[in-house]
Amino acid sequence: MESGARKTFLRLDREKQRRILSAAIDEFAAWGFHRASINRLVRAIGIAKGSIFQYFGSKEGLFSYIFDYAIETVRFSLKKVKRDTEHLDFYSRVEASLMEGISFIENHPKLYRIYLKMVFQEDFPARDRYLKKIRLFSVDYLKPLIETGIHRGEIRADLDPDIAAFMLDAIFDRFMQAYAVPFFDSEGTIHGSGREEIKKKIKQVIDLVKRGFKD
Amino acid sequence: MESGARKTFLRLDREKQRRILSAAIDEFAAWGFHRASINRLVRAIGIAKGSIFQYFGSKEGLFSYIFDYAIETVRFSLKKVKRDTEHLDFYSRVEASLMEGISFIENHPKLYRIYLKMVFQEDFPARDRYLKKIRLFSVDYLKPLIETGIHRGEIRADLDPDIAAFMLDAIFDRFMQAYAVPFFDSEGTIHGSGREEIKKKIKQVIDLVKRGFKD
Amino acid sequence: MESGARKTFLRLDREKQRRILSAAIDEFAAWGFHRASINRLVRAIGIAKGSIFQYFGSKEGLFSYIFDYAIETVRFSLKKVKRDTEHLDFYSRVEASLMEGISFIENHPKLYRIYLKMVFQEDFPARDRYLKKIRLFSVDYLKPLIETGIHRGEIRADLDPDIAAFMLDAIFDRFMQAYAVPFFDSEGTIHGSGREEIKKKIKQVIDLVKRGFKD
Amino acid sequence: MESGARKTFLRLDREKQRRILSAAIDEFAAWGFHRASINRLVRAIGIAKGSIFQYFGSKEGLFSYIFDYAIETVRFSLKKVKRDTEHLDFYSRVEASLMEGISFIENHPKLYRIYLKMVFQEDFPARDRYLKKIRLFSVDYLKPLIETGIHRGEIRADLDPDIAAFMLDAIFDRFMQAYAVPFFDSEGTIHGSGREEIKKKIKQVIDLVKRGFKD
DNA sequence: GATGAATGAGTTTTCATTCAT
DNA sequence: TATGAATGAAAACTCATTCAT
Repeated sequence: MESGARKTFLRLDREKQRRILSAAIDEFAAWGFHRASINRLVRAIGIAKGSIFQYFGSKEGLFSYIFDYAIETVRFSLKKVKRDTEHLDFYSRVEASLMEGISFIENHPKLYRIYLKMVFQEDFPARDRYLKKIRLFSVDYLKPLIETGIHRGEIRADLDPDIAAFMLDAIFDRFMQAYAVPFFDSEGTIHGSGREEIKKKIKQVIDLVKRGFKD
Repeated sequence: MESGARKTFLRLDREKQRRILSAAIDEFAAWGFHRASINRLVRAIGIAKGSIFQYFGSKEGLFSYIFDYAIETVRFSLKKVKRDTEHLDFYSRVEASLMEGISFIENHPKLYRIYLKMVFQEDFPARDRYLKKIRLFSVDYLKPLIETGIHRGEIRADLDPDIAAFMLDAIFDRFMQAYAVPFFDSEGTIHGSGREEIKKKIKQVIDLVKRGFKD
Repeated sequence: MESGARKTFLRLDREKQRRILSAAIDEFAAWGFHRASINRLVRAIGIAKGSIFQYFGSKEGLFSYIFDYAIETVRFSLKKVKRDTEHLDFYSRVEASLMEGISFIENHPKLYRIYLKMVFQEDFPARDRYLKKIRLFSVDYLKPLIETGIHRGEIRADLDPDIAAFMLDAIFDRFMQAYAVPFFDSEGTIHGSGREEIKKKIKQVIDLVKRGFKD
Repeated sequence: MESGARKTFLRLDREKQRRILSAAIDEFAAWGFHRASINRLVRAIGIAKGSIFQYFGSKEGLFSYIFDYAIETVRFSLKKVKRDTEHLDFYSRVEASLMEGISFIENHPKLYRIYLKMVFQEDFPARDRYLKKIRLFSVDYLKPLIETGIHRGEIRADLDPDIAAFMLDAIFDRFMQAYAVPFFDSEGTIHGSGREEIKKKIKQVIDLVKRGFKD
């Protein structure tokens, strides 16, 4: 009862659903969970306060719905990269994944903000449940990539896949944070240090990684 | 006066100052800035609510004072490591610095929590000012370390010190987060995955770094 | 139309009517009038919220219907006792009536709860109207009983029937309350102090009454 | 923390305390616990909403304070009657106690209303705790009275004191309810059937009791 | 005849800050 | 210098009723 959307919401016409979700994402991205205000939200959408509670049961129900939506979006875009780069070598695939991560932040800066706040606000309701949904990344995504690389002879065979995954995960995370965090302005939009610049930096770091990973 | 402590606070006897700071650190670490409650704080300390405002001017003034104190504590412990390891080679110094970072989290988990929340809660008052105080790390600390390494011939001369610093910074940050974040329990204490384990992981990652950095 | 059921309700098939009434009794018994929730009620029944308003016009209309039903049920069971005990002496008839009251609480605990809440919540809508329906008890039921008793010589002729009725009414009411009130648990069911015990007590009290009433 | 008054309230000047209590009694008497509104209350008193919570912690804390005050008032006035009537015979003492009960309702109609609502609203928070405070009546008050009566030879020795207490308690309660309940008008004041009338009725009923209790 | 989405005033409680004592 | 009473806007959530479909 507490999380996810109810039939009442799903029965609304597409456009209204979109308006509500968009405004809710804005609100959570701007304020985090606790300081987000349902009052402000419904004022922005132009509906009655009671409606939100009819749609989602509670503030947390609304958040939960948004969060699941964000996870699904990430998962989907990464799956696509994996599929589309199957013919490339390991290091190119890592580079492409990193670029996709950057693109995701550019296309969905607010969703990424919501994610970051979630990770670092430990008093979040049901935070553990949400975190578990995310932790699949290095396990489900990176490790298979690395193992394929070893199998193809692109990575030296004596490298521990777990350590490799840890290091790549660290670099991934940091690149995304470095790209996103210091550049949020008060409006929440990103005005980063430029796509070209970050691309160059990624190439250089991957080159370092290559030296470490190869025979 | 919005930030820092006033004379009225500095004139208190040491013990009372310490009690106030300790309770404030607890409160901010547990709740973050916005959800921290002055009511709860003064109840815990056992002083009048008005006193806090006389000592620090505002909630933000109190936070500012705490934060400066945290920065100073980090800076101090890292300076010590730098000094104590001057005779070692670059890779050992990096390893020692990483271990020192881990130790800091163990000794001051609440300060690290405050730092993390600060970094990822963008609606923080005067957040930019605080962030600038922190970004000195890779510049002031890591770059000189790397340049000395190059100069001593422990790092290949053609490696861009900025890229090297970025990568090390990423690994530093991630190690600390990996050590701290998933292990905060509801009480805010850390029960990490064991010092020995993390030490082994650090060694393995530094080995990877070495391969990338050396000739 | 503020009270009573509309044709739309009476046209429903018996089983559906029964399901609605039963759920409504549960709701009012558990929460009283004001705190009873139509939302909760329709969820429990599994019909649309609008239907209740089509059937009964308003929350009060529904309550009114339930209350009339309760009164009718009591009246019916007491009439039966009166008829069935016509051949017994006055004191046995009083005892039988008391036992019937106890039985009523056992068989219809929720209706009795609704009655009690009604009597002691003065801000009830149309409360006066409902109370008048109830006050008939001592007048319509007890007084004829007493007068028959006097006429048959079972009660001394100089006893004022009104005073006698008042006292019996007090004892009736108190027995029922004593039986019901302290034993409502949080689920609303009754787990009284045992039928045998109460029966013994009734006999003893009637014995006291007899001493007062007889020559 | 949840119940009773805090220092902040007790430190207020007598007149303000009195104004607040009086308004709160009005509110609870008129609406019962759940429907009583803190909004309405503070508007009536003319203080800020926050103040009530500073004084009593919560709505229940306020109620609890009022309720304890009511109990204390009853206990005090009954103790006085017991003391003042020590030289009279049992039946006169019962009569005096009854009259005192009636007087209490006349002097504190709102407190009696609060009591009645409390008894018959089972979903009350901490209701059991409150009820226990009250149940002392027949045990602590009536039984000693009866035992003294037996000892003095005013009551036949073979009468079970518990049954006698039960019956008297029933009559007490009913007299008070009969006096109070049907005569609450919408303003909550009592316009009963007249002191003289009730006095006469009391005498008549006590006469009946006497016949039952004496040898 | 039945439905259930929309409403918005209502609820209790928390909070940082002010300021008279 | 220290106190702590007063404030009132803000929070999340509930509810009976209406009415277009």
